[in-house]
Amino acid sequence: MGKRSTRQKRAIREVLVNARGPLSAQQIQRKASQLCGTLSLATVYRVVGEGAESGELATVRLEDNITRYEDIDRQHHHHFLCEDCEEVVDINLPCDSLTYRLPDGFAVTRHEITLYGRCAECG
Amino acid sequence: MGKRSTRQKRAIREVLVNARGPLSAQQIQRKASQLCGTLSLATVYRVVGEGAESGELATVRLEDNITRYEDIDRQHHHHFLCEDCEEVVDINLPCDSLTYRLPDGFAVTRHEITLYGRCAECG
DNA sequence: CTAACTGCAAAGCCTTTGCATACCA
DNA sequence: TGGTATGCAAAGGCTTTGCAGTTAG
Repeated sequence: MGKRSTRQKRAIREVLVNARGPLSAQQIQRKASQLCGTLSLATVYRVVGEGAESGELATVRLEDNITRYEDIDRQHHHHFLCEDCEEVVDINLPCDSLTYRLPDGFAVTRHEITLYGRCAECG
Repeated sequence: MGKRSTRQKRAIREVLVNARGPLSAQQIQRKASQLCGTLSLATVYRVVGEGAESGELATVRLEDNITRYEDIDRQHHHHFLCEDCEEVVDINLPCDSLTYRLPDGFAVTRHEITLYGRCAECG
């Protein structure tokens, strides 16, 4: 995530490592600025952009058109989006049973499974 | 999809009914304007917006941050996004075997499965 | 010291909206 | 004719970028 270690980068990393699911740039800014003082949205975007390019972070885009970012260093998992509070949490589900029939010539490199519903807090 | 039948609406509907997968507003504009002459992007957004609200159309958002729209009148299916040409096609795959373990209190209303890879044309 | 990093503000996409005009019924 | 629909252009929200000042090493 860049060459130098700064307050801002350390805070962003800290927030992402401890998240229970992928976070939006705004969420990252709010949480990380509590740890490091000033932190602009532009910096958040630059840092997560680098992280995504270098493969340290994954970008997650669900149906609400907000880009979220998460630490790549966790096992394969999927996402649950609460349609009430818009929080996303990681879900472990077995997907090896996921069989599909594709048109000829189609090759799959990866997949995403997303569940939509209501989380515990929103009842 | 609104109260009056117009050239533009008929063209948009025609394009969506014949699509092999969800289409972006720009794709809809390009294809539909070949059928009906002038057609502004604003009109496309308004028409598909109404269609989505009334339940005639579904909106699909995958990882490339482009909103796509498709006719709701087809059986439950999933999507394949070609990472080369960015086309999306519908895929039928059995998802009844999709079992998951959620945290307590979480309720799922629907799910999305998206496959990423390369389509036949892009090899 | 100096290259990398940050914040601010401006600019870029996609999408939405206000308003005057066009057009279906 | 009257209200709906359209096109244009401006505005909005998220994201990116240029630039000048700041800072890690």
